[in-house]
Amino acid sequence: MLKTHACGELRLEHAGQEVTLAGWVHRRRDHGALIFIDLRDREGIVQVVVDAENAPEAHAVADRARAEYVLQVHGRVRARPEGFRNPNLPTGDVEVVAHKVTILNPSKTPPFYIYDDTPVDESLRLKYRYLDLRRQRMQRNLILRHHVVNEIRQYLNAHKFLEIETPLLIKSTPEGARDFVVPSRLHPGKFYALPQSPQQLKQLLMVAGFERYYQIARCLRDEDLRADRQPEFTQLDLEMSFVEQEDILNIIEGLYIHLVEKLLPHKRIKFRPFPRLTYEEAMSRYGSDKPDLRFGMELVDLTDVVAESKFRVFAQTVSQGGQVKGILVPGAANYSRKELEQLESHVKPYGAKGLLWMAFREEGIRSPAAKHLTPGEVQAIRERVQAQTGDLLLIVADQPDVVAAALGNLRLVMGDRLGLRDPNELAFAWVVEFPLLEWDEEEARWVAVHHPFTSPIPEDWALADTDPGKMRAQAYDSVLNGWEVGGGSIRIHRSEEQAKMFELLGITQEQAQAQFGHILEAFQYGAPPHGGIALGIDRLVAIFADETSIREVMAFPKTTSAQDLMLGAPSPISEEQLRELHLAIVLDE
RNA sequence: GGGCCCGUGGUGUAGUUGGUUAACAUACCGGCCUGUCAAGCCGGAGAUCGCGGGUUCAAGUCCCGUCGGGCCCGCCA
Repeated sequence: MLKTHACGELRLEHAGQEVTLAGWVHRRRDHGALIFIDLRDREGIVQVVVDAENAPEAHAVADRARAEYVLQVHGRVRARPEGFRNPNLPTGDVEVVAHKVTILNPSKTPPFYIYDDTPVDESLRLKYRYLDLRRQRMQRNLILRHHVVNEIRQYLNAHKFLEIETPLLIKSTPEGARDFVVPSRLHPGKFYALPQSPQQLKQLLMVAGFERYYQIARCLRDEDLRADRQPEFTQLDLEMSFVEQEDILNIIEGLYIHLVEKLLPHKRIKFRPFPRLTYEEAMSRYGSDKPDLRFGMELVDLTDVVAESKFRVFAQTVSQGGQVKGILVPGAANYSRKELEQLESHVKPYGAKGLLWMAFREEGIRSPAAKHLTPGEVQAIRERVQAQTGDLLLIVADQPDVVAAALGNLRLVMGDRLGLRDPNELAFAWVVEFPLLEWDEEEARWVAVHHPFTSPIPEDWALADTDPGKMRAQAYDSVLNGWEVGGGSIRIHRSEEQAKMFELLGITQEQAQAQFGHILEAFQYGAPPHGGIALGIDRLVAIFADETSIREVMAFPKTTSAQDLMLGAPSPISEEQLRELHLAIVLDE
């Protein structure tokens, strides 16, 4: 080894020891005959002192060193004199007096600062990702990620799970996200698909009798990107046999608690046990199937209160089967007209035609709707939302899905604005009883809300022929601070039920055979009852690391246009490669 | 497919209603300096304002297009 100690590990107890260090020049302070170098490695930073009088050769080398040079330093650890200690540095009680300094490798001046985390244009960070990763923020995040994955393995191994790998080159299926596809050289005109998740394979592992499986699995989906969505991402994928929904939720709840207790002592779990909301409840109370439960400000239904109102906005909405709902923002009654108008921009993208407000001020109630409402209606609204003087009511009147999306989003914006979303609070929750199916207007057929292997709640099979939209799934989402961090279900394990499901989805027997024949057949050989879940590791770690984008917890993420700015991917391939793969490029006009 | 925001020395920013040599901090280079830890002091070099076109006597500033980055809608079983 080129080093005997890590820079960051040196403490008073090492005083007097001869050490060899190796690392990067973090900062350098040149006093002429005396040079201080903050030497950095993975474990941290320690101050190296090079003195021209006692170590002239070392001093000459240190004089040439610049930021990010790679140095090896031989020296003696010394307790810093009283008054020269640095309380801001874990190693600040000591320093290393160098007697020999070697430049292992020089460095060009980096394109941005390594030594602090001040913001830098993200495209530049991504182009020089290997330098960005040297910075404290990314080091901290990727180290945390390692520990999270490690603790997941520890926990699941202790609970008798087996880690089993599944292939990346699999078969394209029509349901779900757009597949990434890999051309086959040996089979002209045929393609593999990269997995959107190992869903079918893990179910087949259950048929195979492994009973408890997990995998830290890479998943790939060719869809547009977001702060919380990358074309490739990592899931903790897990499946269990002979279980019911309750068993899965309990295992995962235990896993989350394990992770937080082991790794996040500064964070608090808000609710234990985790609350469970039905999908319907989540949508009506929070306008979201992934509610942030760190704060209240719930949606309040005013539809019945204003049903008889002469106010056109309300009357029209109600007569068209719409809803009138609001959120009460405490202490916001003094918002200016301009501020209130700006809030509209948070509901418009979701299709809301406008945002009504009602401010309960000292001097009375202010609202653009006031002159259209009777005093009795205003009073009834006030009572329904239990407004105090100083509160602001924000109202959306529209179709239920628009009201939910608009107010659900506005609630988060107001929660942020009032500082109600404490990053040190973890509000884990379960959302259960998702609908099984949802009507797709474009395709004019029912599609699976979760996926086509999800089992309905048994008694809801009765609705299959009469009202499939009402069927509830044995599906559950894991929700944390307003993010969906996981989802799973109890699966169908009987081939006749699976066939029935395909029928509901408008998939013919021939199609089902062609696309899912392997799983239908497998289910005829004693498939055990089973179910599972997948957790988004990137999202989970992002929340744990107080980041708002999963790019900050991935080593080499892609831009929102799905490019890798460091590698320059995607890129063209050679004529030769195309020929081998039997491919021809046809560009759009 | 659509909406919004951003692009000025290496980096981060400023740049009024369009008006002379584009400012500041930091980094970089040189000099001085033995106790700094955001070291300090002195000096220097460095941007034609993402790119293209247009309006104008005059464009970093206004308009159109385009490229790149970000946020969102659609999409994401």
